[in-house]
Amino acid sequence: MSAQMPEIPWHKPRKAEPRQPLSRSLIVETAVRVLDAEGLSGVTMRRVAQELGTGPASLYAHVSNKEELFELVLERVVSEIRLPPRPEPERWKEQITEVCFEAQRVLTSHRDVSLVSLGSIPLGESQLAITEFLLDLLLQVGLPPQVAAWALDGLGQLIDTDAYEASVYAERIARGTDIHEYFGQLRTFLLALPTDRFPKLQGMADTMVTGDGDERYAFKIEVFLRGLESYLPADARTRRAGGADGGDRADHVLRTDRADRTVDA
Amino acid sequence: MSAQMPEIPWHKPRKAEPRQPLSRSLIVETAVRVLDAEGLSGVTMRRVAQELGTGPASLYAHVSNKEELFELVLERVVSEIRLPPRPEPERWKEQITEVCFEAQRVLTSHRDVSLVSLGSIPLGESQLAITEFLLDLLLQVGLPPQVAAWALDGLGQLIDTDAYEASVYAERIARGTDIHEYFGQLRTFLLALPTDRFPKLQGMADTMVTGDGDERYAFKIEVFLRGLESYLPADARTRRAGGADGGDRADHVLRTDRADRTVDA
DNA sequence: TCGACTCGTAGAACGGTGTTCGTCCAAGGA
DNA sequence: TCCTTGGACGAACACCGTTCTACGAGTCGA
Repeated sequence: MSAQMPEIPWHKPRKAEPRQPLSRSLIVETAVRVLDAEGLSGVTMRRVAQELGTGPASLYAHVSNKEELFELVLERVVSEIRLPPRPEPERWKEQITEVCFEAQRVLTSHRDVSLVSLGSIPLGESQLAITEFLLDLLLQVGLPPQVAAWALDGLGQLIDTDAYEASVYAERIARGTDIHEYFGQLRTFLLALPTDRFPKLQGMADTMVTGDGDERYAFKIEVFLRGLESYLPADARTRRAGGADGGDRADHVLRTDRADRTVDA
Repeated sequence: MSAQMPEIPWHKPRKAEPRQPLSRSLIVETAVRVLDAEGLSGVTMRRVAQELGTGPASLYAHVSNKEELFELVLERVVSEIRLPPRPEPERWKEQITEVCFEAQRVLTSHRDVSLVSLGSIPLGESQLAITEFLLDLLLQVGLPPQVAAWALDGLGQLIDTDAYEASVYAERIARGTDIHEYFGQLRTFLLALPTDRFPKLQGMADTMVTGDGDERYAFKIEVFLRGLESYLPADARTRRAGGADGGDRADHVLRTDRADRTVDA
């Protein structure tokens, strides 16, 4: 590539910038930029077109729909998710947890893009790669194929839903709502409930508002994985004693819970 | 109440019908009617107002937002969910499964209303009643309070997400897409994947598309409940042998899976 | 070299959306 | 009786996704 020649001064082009031509990927890239800046609801055909210095009609030559554009944006985002080099069945629960948190990290770093994936079957290349990885791992662990297949459904839902929920909270925080104050209000609300109709909810107000998003996410993953574990054929269940594998983010629950136990008496 | 007097013929009111006055509940009721007829995206302020024979501005005296209207609609819908008369801890898993299916039945009977509940904390009266019931049940079973509290989160997400997913499929069917053909295409797509990059997915195409929404839903619930079960303190674990309790919709998995096992070799 | 023909580019417009403003009017309290 | 108040509502604002249509530049065959 040679150095760029300067423009001949008096030969000014009709349009100020001889913009690079539109293309699917350029449009998607721009849409992601808008997404990051203004959230999913800010990604409109007009807004993206404006960012490209043109009108909304121009986009329709490369993208048939806003829906299709969203799918492309989702796929672009999902492609940022990094998978472990290979499945390690001997620590499958930790590895799945890692993938879930990596997915959430990437998804929530692009505002509420997870809303797109909630209703759609993940058929993009990167999405399939993640599915393939998890499926491979689950099969190597020894889960029955039908269990593994259906488990993917559940894991996908878990990831998407939690990412979306997290993004809703993030949005709230970004709009100025202090998260502590918010949970405080929630706690006050629960405490103010009529005791006769909502005894447990009222009594457990503190327990209900305990734990941030990550803790709750880790807990849900752990519950799901323990449930999956119960589908392992007897000969595939290795004998690592249950609580000894460290690094479990939600394990402290079993240690702290006895303290709260009183509210329930 | 006396009989209605006839209108004086020449004293015709300016407006043809002396409509009953607007009110929050009338607006919500109308919105639900529109929802059932045209789906959530059909519920617009203009459409609801038109149904009431007025303009959109009139609604804002009773409802501050479209968002608030949606919340009210959701609460109205959720109030249709019928709970069992009382928690029965000795069959807690069956009872929770029943509640989940009842919730899904009601939610999906109102199109894609579940989309509303995905991002919002359930603070409506009926929603709280369900939460209270489940919380009570989980505590009676003997789950640690913190586990029970967080489990509610997971169950709520499971219900909402699956209801939304089911409604997306229902919408597709209503728009003419044959569901068998759709799954057939999905299977073909999976079979056409490059073997080197997606060996498991391609090999398990049939297993992946096995099972309708209800089966998969039942499976996910069962997995979650088995996971919860593992948090039971030893003294709360009753000794009913694991597989003997009938009526479990997803149990056949453990019997059929061996057949599909071959694809995985 | 020239003409025809394609195809990406866009301006304008259509029919929608949520929400606000200002006006009007009827019911209720003083 | 007057005055206040609050609901009703037409009009308008600023958007939205999408389509129609004209235009213009590039390419390809003759």
